[in-house]
Amino acid sequence: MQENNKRKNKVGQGGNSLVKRIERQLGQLSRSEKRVAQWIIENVASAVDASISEVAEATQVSQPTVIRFCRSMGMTGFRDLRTHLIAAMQRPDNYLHNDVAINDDTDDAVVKVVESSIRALVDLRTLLSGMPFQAAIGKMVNARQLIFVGLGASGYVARDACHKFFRLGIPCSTALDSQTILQQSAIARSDEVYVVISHVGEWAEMVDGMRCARDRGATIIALTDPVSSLAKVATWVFDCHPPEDTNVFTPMSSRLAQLTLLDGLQIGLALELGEQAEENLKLTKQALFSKWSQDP
Amino acid sequence: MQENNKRKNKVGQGGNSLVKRIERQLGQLSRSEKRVAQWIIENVASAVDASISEVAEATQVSQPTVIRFCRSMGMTGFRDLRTHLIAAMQRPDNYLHNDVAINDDTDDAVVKVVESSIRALVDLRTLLSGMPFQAAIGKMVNARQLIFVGLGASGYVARDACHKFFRLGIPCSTALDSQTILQQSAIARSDEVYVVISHVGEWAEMVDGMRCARDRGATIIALTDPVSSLAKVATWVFDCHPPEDTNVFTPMSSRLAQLTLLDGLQIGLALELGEQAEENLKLTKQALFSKWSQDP
DNA sequence: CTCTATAATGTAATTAAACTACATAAAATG
DNA sequence: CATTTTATGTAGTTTAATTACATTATAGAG
Repeated sequence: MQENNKRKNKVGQGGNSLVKRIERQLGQLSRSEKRVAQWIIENVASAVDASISEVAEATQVSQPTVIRFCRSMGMTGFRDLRTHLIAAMQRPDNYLHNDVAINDDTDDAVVKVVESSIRALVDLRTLLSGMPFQAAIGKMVNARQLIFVGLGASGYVARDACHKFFRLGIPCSTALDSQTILQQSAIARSDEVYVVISHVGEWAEMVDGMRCARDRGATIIALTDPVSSLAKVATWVFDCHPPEDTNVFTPMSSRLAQLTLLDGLQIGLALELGEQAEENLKLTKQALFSKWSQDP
Repeated sequence: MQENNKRKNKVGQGGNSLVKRIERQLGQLSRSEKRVAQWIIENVASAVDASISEVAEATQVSQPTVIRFCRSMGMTGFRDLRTHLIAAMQRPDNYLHNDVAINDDTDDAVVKVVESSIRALVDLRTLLSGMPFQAAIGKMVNARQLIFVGLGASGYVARDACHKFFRLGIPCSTALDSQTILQQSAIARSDEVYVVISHVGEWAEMVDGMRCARDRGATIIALTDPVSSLAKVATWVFDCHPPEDTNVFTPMSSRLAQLTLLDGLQIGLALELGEQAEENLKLTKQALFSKWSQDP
């Protein structure tokens, strides 16, 4: 007999997540319930959106069995289970990476994309401690100009970064093609900082340009693969190794890591610059905000 | 049952994001809906467990009004609201993100930035189920052209998206300033799809342009605040509400959510298009790859 | 290897929740 | 004051969750 005397367990307690709890109890479950448990663990993401009938369908068991599973897990019913699953999904460590497959349906694919992005950032967080933020920011503080460099898709990251940093009140520019990069670096100065974004770090012109700039005394901050030629030329390297995936359907989550890294650099720089940067940030924010918050 | 021991969270006060969002919207709501909003704000904890009839009873309004309130908040329905309430309740508890403070040291600040980015994507994950991916992709499949629209910082997101989608072999273009947007939409066709990125969704020229395009039969897919003017004009809305924080040091993590969402759309579209898109993706990948993997 | 007891599961009916369509009342507009 | 628009409620429909009960499988005793 289970003593489910209407006890509603509150969300948010119980340090370890529901997913882990299910895993732990797997042994005690009957065959059908185990099927449900397994499916939920492997599809936490879809499970939170599913109705009882969908779960029953997916696991090939009857609806009451799904409810029985909920009760076995100590929940009052399916609704309660869903509540706890949603809560569990708020912990990023419950996400795992799954490749998108050619026969995935749209919703599954989208969930996988989002989850792999989350993974990319969670991975980034663990790498953070080894990254030379202090050093890079130290150079930026005194820079006459920041030049953001990126080719192809990385060019968009460079542009985005340029847009972010200029709001601190620092002169910022971009170099987004080989010609511009070569010309820009040919006149590099020792008080300039280049922020170079490149997954692979092997484009000859870019590496040449950066070597030239480096030789002229400029600081090169590279967001790239640490084993690349670009990394060898750079003053400071932030490890943004390219994903080793072969799946065409994998999105470039690594650019999210780059963007976030650059966010970190920008915020760090803002703090270092102090009041003046804060003021500039405020002003640029207001410039937009006042536009549509004043007149109704 | 101990409500919430140890932690410093005060659920029910403005600790959680959805509550803040409701508060922000209070003005736009009708009298009855406002009653619902008020009650939820004051009883978040009971609200997560409540059924529609209980809410209706407690606030002395009819059940449809409760649903209407959910819709006004940009949710698909009551179930969706509950999902978000549960998720939002988790926010202050675990994975807590403190805003970057003026006296933070660099490393702390960077960690906070990364965590807030993760947070943004986890939030996105929660929102996913209510988003019209199927519908949007359905329109895109048959589109003659995709036009990505964004002003300011959102322009970079639009550019990035354009770069992603064109690799599927679909004609893609961008409209990144008011003039271009107005001109482009003036010649909009019913077989064109506009993908519009805007946090606030209130820039007059953009909204006007999109209304015009809509009137001419084009499909408008908007990544914006669901309560915005832009959302009202759009054919399909993907909820990308702006962050409700006022801290100048907070980076725009929400653009990561937009980028990821667009990744999802692109992958979804690729799957829908099938072999041909897959082939195009492969070819564009190889075009870059062969460059530095052939000659050493 | 049967028979019985018990556990596991499913079927079908029941209840309750969420939502829709339409009607009416209130407010705003000309 | 008529007319349109907006807000709200009533009643019905659909879907989800749950219960009661029937059936099947499994294990142990003879």
